[in-house]
Amino acid sequence: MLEEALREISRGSAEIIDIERIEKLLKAFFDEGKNYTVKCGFDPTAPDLHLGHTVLLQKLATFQKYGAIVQFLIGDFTATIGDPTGKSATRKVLTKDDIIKNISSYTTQAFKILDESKTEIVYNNDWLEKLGAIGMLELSSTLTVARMLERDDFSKRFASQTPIAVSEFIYPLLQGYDSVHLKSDIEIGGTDQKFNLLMGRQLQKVYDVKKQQAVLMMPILEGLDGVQKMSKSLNNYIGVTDEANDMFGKVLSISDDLMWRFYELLSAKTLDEIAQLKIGVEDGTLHPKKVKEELSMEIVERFHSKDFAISAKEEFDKVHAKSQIPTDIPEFSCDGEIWIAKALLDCNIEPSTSQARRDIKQGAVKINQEKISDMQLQLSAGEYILQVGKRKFAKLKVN
RNA sequence: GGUGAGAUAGUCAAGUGGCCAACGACGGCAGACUGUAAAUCUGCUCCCUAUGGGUUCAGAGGUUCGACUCCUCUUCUCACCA
Repeated sequence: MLEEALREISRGSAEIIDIERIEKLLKAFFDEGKNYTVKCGFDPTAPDLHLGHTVLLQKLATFQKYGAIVQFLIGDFTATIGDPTGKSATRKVLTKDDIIKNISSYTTQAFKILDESKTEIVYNNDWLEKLGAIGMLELSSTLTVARMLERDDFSKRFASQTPIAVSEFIYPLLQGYDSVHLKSDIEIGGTDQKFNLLMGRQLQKVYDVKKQQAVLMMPILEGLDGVQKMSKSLNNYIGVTDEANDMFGKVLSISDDLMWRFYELLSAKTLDEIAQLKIGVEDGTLHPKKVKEELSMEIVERFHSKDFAISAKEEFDKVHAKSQIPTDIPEFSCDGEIWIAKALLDCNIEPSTSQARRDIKQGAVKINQEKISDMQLQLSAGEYILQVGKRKFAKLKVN
């Protein structure tokens, strides 16, 4: 039992520091039903979570299954400084209203995965604001510049003479101080957070918390392209609020290799079950597409519902496998005869008439499933299903 | 504060007076192929009812028959020095 718990907890992790501590905590839970705390910080800058963020949530949920109380830390104070991680530019400052709005959308999304009864939401502004200038000085005296420069990110930037703001030095300290205040037993985060996570250990020692948090780091999830990390700005993400059909299609579009990564980091299936699937695919008894469909269904079901998952799958088969027309397509109408290129533009499936002409020339445009090639085509009264490529559809009623 | 370099399409990045709607790369879109929206190959990638017209190369002026290219000012970025 303990062994299985440890296996599930370390599943997919990039690095664990002080696993002995985790083992002890688990043992205490299994033997005496003792709880412990797992801290995880979230930055309330963007309102929407994507699957990349849920890797951590998933891990927290696993911990909850084995007795953890999650400290869901909202970094409302630290958000105003900006974490230096991987960024050279200073980030824009958020207003209180923005933050409040972001947080509420955050937590509703997070509780689709986390057990609310085992989660404490805490805001670091509550204690960091009270720290004051003296407390801040005290805090910053615990660390030397040399030590700070050990951080990979800083040393690289220092060596290449990229500017480092002094406030950026403060960020890891504050994050570490959060762990002091919360007396966390374990903290989890992405691999890019290593330095900050270790700072928690260090400060807990300095401030005499009597225990040092164990640290578990999760790798950064790749985006749809399978190469770069999933992020909104790269537009390779699957948002947890994406529509069921979209979400299903996006998951299905990842490569077969990436699929296993998603299974490891996102699926609720056990490692044994996943190993079974892998064997099935390797010896040819299981079609990789089937396996991927299963993953897609699981993910859609988690963020929407089982019914949505089933209908998303049916819809996908209908449109892509049998190349039929989707059920829900936007409808438009217009008065009088209309030129085809203009019609495509009005129905929002082409950005300009120039683009529409190019696509007609290429044979990408279909009306009622029939390919057209006449650039000058006028649509007279009637109903038409317009289609560009495989994915863009519109229904147009010409009066 | 001083000095120097730079700002070109979604991004990176060529172009140093007409050959420029602007090389190339990435991204994006489409076609073929496929279990898939993956991989691969091919085409397209400012706008406009188009063998033509219009508006673009940080912004504002100027020189010129003609400017992304030269000059002046402005804004912003970056580097070096203090």
